[in-house]
Amino acid sequence: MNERAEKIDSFDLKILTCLQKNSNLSQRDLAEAVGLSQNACWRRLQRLHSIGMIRGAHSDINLNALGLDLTVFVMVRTRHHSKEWADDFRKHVERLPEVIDFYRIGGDWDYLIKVVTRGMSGYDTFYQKLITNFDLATVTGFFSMEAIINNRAVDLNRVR
Amino acid sequence: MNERAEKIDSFDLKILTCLQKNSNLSQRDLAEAVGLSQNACWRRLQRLHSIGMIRGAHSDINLNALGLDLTVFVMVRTRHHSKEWADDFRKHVERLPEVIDFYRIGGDWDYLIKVVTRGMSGYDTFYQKLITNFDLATVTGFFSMEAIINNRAVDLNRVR
DNA sequence: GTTGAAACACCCTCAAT
DNA sequence: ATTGAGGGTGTTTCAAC
Repeated sequence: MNERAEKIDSFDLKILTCLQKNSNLSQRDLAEAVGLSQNACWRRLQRLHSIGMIRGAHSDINLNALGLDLTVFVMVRTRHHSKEWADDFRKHVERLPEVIDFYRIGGDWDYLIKVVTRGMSGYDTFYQKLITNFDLATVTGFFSMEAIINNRAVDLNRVR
Repeated sequence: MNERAEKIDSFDLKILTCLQKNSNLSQRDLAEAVGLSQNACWRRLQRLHSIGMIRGAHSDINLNALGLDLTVFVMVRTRHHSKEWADDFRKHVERLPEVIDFYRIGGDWDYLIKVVTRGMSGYDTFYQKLITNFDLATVTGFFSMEAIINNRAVDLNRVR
């Protein structure tokens, strides 16, 4: 998993790009999509797994249809900047099931949390839990009106 | 895809939660994980696909190992609020390959864009493209110092 | 890198309960 | 809902090029 960066050529990048878009591709379709024989493609795939370049695969669930219809980006500014406080806060946030993303960021704010809840009441539930026992300087929620792009696959051959 | 909400029981939620974490589970392992026979589990899975509850599956690629090592959350405040301008801006942003997420948000800002680039120079390339031909009131980047949680699977039985 | 073949595992269906 | 069994498909390995 943590070995050095290995040599990745453009065939590998094509494989990775394809699987990012659709991890359910069969070996046959994947090989055809990248322009390799099934055998060669399979060997590359094993290697990409073994060096940790492919970490796993996740189904994309329609959370909206389950009533999880509100996405909020929560910016947090803390009052404390000790290692201990930061560790405690991190554990606290990790325990909240509404949390999808959790980044420590630079600039004006300290943390960015993406949460998905059942409407505004679900968000308030989250908010109350978030501020319980933690002295936060500022908490601001930016409510998603519309997800235009969500978790788009990176075209690795283009961004390189 | 757009049909009415269907009845989803706790077995379905378990299936969805499992596949969110790991879409590569075999039918056998999935059935065992949710506590159903392979047959029953398979039929539910077909149904969940057919009603659009499962939209697809995506491999999780180690972008960092490919040199895509900088994540930035870009907040944008626009100067124009016409439908035409918004449509143009949307098309513009969708064409930028660095964009992973793109939300229209409420509150102080208009848009939140998550971008992944090769270091700061890659971000500057993105920034220059973003502001070309578009008159934006404010653009602020919040740079990720650390991704603590990234695209975590929702425990659907808990959040319900 | 390629093709082709064989062994195996898995998926899907069906029948019976 | 369950088990069990069969046929077909896909994956994985191997040999030869």
